[in-house]
Amino acid sequence: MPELPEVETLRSDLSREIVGKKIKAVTVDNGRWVRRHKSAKAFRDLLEGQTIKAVERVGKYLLIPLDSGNTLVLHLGMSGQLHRAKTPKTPKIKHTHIVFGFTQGGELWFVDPRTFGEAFVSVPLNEAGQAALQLSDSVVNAEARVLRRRISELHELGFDPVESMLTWEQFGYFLHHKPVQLKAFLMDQHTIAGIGNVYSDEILFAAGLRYDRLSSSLSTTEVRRLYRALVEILAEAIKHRGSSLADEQYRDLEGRTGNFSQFHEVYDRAGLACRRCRNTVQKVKWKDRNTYFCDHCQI
DNA sequence: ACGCCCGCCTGTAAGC
DNA sequence: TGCTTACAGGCGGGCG
Repeated sequence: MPELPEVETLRSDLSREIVGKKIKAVTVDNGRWVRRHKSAKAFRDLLEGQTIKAVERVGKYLLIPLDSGNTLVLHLGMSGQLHRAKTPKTPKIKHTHIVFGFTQGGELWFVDPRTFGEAFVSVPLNEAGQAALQLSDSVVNAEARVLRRRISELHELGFDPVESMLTWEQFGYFLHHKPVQLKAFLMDQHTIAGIGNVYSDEILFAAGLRYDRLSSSLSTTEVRRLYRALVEILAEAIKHRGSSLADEQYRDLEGRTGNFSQFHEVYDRAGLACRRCRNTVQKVKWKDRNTYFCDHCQI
């Protein structure tokens, strides 16, 4: 559920909070959260004593570069949360799986009830390893390529639409080179990284396009409208600190909810009047996923 | 080789 | 009222 805007909100808050801090101790309650490592100890050993240099983001992933040249990577899955605790005495909330303690004081908790989140430390590949990675897509911009090299585990991730600027011609190329339904196009992390079920519906409403329109069928005007809607919706959502849905799973570092849900035009508004045309907002199952749209405004 | 869909999980809420 | 069942979601991997 945390999609790009929610992860970006966490990134900017975290950046203020932990850059320059040194990791003193890490506790992991269960190997599941660090499943890419041989053991929880292997994960801990790569972190303890390290100083945090920055907090970055690509798509729904948080990247935390360390002194060692390695990068701590966090993914929140669908119910993952990060919490800031002032002292180790703060009572742990349920489903706290990883605790990062800092030399300067304070803790960062990784909390995740539905367990789809994970953490791992990425170690840069040597020359041979990089050569073995196939970085064939010539259209992918320079920034995306640098990331793919630095975090080899994420080499299949597409470009980040907030961090990277794309011309609408490049965007049009992605849309046209393979015909897929627009919602699948937006949610496919291999092309554009960071958009999930909520924002794909909101972007498509803003663009006036149906979820099942084929990407290859878009006119030049529609390509521009979709790209513009994508950039604008994500920017608006970041401005309002993301969306917390009905279950309020998404919380920021201090436990506060996001404010963007009140601006949703279609997501979770089935049966209500479209704010633009007053027709009823529809809800359908699409590839086992809830999809909301306005039959009248989206073509 | 590629695309679709299941399974991983738990909290919440609808339904009998 | 209380128990059961369905559902929400991202993503990796398995199957067709």
